[in-house]
Amino acid sequence: MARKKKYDEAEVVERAMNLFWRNGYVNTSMQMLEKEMGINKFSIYASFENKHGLFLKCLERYKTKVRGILEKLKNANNGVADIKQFFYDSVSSDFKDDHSKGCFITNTYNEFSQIEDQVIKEQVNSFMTELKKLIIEKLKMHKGKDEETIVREANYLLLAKHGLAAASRVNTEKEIEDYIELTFKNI
Amino acid sequence: MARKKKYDEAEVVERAMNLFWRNGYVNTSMQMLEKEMGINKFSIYASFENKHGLFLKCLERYKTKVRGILEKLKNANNGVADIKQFFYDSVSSDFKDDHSKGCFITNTYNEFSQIEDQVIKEQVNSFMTELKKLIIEKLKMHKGKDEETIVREANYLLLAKHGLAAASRVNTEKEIEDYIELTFKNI
DNA sequence: CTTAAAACTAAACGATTGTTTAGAAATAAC
DNA sequence: GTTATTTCTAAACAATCGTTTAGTTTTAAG
Repeated sequence: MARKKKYDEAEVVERAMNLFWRNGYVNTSMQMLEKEMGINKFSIYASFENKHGLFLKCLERYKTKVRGILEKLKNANNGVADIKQFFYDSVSSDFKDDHSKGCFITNTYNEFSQIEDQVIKEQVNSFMTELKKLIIEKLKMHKGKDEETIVREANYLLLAKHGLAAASRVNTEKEIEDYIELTFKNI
Repeated sequence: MARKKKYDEAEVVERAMNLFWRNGYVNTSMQMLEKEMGINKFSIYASFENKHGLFLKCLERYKTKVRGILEKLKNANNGVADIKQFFYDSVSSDFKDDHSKGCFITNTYNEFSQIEDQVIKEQVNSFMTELKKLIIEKLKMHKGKDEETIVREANYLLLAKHGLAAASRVNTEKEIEDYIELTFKNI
């Protein structure tokens, strides 16, 4: 009874994600999105309600993109070594298609840290919480560690991951790897 | 021969700095600045040329604000222990007057990392470079370390400082201190 | 072929951005 | 007190922001 869309939603989300990933939320305008996605403003609003809705779809897309790495960590059984491997996987994933965009989740976390936006914060936090849970789980595989040590080390690793992601926007892959090595020397 | 200003420039810069510090550059509008600084837009433009000029003045103000901590590090003579103390000083400085604003320089560094703005980048980088120089200098006080180790450790500490500053916007002071302790465990 | 629903184009929307201007008020030198 | 110079207030500026709307084109069912 009606016309068909001449664009693929998943495809235009992928393009939008790369733009948001590089520039952040406020520094990406609808005009830029129109151009990059290759569709009209109207179509964007028809498919994603508004800029905010589109951004959420992009965050989700990124999360499924890195889902594999998280699953790998989940299924691993070598404790700290697995966490270290997860750090390496994250870095090489973010360095893959394009340099210096960092981690989309960390970028978003930074940009929205002073802004009231419960929906986006939930999206970001759910990822962080899951990662923290997994890290604690892996740390518990080492029998010698008491509860307090584990919590402190998990906290340390999460902050390290944060610094790592921020740094990957400006530092070289080699520098990042040095950083990971030294980070895990302390664990 | 003319009228006198009824505001003190240093005073209104201080107010503007706190606003930029909390919200970042793009999320601070001239309207907000007018209100917070307590003077008219015209006066802002007369004193600081434009928003960008005002922001630079605020960055400079922050740098003189943390100058003391940096000088303390410069004049110290206990190597790694001094760097650690610098980390503690930075945290307690940023936690002092108001919580969860983080480090203004790091915030700016993050916000402008994908934006072409040579002037601001120079301001930020000059601070980073000086810090790196000092860290290397302190690390060299320990005779056993070869050049390569020193460079890697300095790089590690700078990234750690970065993560630390970002984290101080959301984590508690206690968590931050745990992080510092673990960071320096093996240096 | 007609008709109704959805997707397109393109222009316009009001709000807000940073910046400028016109004119009144204040001040110090003469 | 007059005059020249600067600071103030308040309004307006053009540009851009995210969003909406009017009108046309396409499509598939009746």
